[in-house]
Amino acid sequence: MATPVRVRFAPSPTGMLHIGGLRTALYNYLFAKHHGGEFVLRIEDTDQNRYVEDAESDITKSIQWAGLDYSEGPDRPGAFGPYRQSERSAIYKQYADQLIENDYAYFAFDTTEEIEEMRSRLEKSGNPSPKYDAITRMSMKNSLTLPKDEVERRLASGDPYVIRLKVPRRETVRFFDEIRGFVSFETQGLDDQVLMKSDGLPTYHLANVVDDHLMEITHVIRGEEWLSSAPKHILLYNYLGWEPPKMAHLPLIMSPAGGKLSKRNAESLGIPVNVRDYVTKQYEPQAVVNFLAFLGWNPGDNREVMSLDELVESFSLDRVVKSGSIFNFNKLTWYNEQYLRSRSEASILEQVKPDFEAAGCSISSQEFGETVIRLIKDRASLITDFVAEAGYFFNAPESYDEKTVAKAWKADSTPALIIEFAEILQSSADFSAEHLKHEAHSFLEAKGLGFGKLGLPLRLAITGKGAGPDLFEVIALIGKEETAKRIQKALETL
RNA sequence: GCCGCGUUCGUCUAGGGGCCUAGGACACCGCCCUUUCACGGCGGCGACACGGGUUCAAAUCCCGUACGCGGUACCA
Repeated sequence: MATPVRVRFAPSPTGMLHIGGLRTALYNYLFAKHHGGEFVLRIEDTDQNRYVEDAESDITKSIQWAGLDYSEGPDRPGAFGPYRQSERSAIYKQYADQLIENDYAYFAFDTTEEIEEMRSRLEKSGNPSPKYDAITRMSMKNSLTLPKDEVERRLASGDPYVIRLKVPRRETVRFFDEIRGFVSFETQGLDDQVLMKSDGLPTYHLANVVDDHLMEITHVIRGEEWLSSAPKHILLYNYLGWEPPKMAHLPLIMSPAGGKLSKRNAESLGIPVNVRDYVTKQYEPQAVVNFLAFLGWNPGDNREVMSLDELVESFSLDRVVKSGSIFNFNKLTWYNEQYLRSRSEASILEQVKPDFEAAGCSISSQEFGETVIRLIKDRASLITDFVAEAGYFFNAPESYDEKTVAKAWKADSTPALIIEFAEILQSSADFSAEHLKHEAHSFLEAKGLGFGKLGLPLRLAITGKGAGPDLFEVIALIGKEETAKRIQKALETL
């Protein structure tokens, strides 16, 4: 039997979850579920300085909002916990020591200033990218250059130190990326990565390798920004005597302005970068998921709208594209409309009720409410559009759209026409939309007038607007009495 | 600078030597439906970055150039 697939989403709690992070989580989830495996959440909080208090709960809430259930995580204990790196410190130390023992890593005592000094010295002498590496390490203060007894003395006296990876001078590191194929790096270009920081915590590089191994992660699916450090991780797996997991580096999501989708780069274009914003704006989670899935992947046929289950069913890494994709906000909107339209009136009504009440639109009956939803549905992009548009179903218009007034309300002819039709409405025993529509047509036919002569000003009187759902549906819904009142009001105002 | 990755309509993408006069979706435009605005239907506009090869044949393979993105921290 093949090894069960285990993947992880390993965000750092340095802020609200980024929309690109959600896509990474999604691809991990889809891959895991497709293979009947486990999706694990691991919090990579090894950087004390960048730690943000509410970030972790935002991350868990956001991925749950999207419907991506993880079976193990900080709030869902499993066999491989703890799932916060800050709670695993002791583990990393052990492996760092093992590396040192085997001469794959060493202690370094250089201060930040000393490293800076080395860099600027080398830069001056013509080295464009000075690194702490196989060459420079020999002129720095570390356990490779200092006498053994001094190293021991410094360690014993509590001198601050870091542990660095001893990257070989010239070696080729080659690995297979599930999305890009073979990728190779020369170790010359790598620096002696810090593995343990002076605060005693590991860096991402050590921690993710140790945890992925210990947590039996089979596939590392992460953003392309990690591709460059992947060779260091491969080296680490080798030095620790472990088999590296399969790797897949996802193309990045970019801003229409170019560059990565950062707050600065995208929000001025109206594209929120935090998942939280989409939650707040009440996007349909499924729409966001569907959109994100298609940003860098497609099923290979012409399907566009797919449920999470369908995505799971169709997902595979070999259909993930290699190039970065620009966030197409219009398409997200379109997806949201698709999902909105597929929802029942009752479910939308339930969600939107509190906002209606808050806006002074009290829903007299379930039927009334659902009809309002039905009439607005095809015109809504976001669920918040319902409240924004529904005012006239509940209250007489406070004002009348000026353009439409200028265009359709002719002082010499309109009022008389409206008054005449209003009488027909009032005497109509059948107040259904269908019947009213019929009445209007025969009324106009008798007069030899086009519908616009009556329809537009009447709409204006009833809704205050120049466009909207079927006028007779609106009139039938608000009722005979209210219709009469609004016509009267319009006649007095306009 | 160096290292790595990438490059098909404005955008998301299909395409893995002949099926491509390059397909779909969003956006845009037009027509139809229609009392308006939408929805929906139909149609249009619109792309293989450039230059060399390889081949009977290249969007598809190879090389180079350009451009874009990422990395180059005691950040992830």
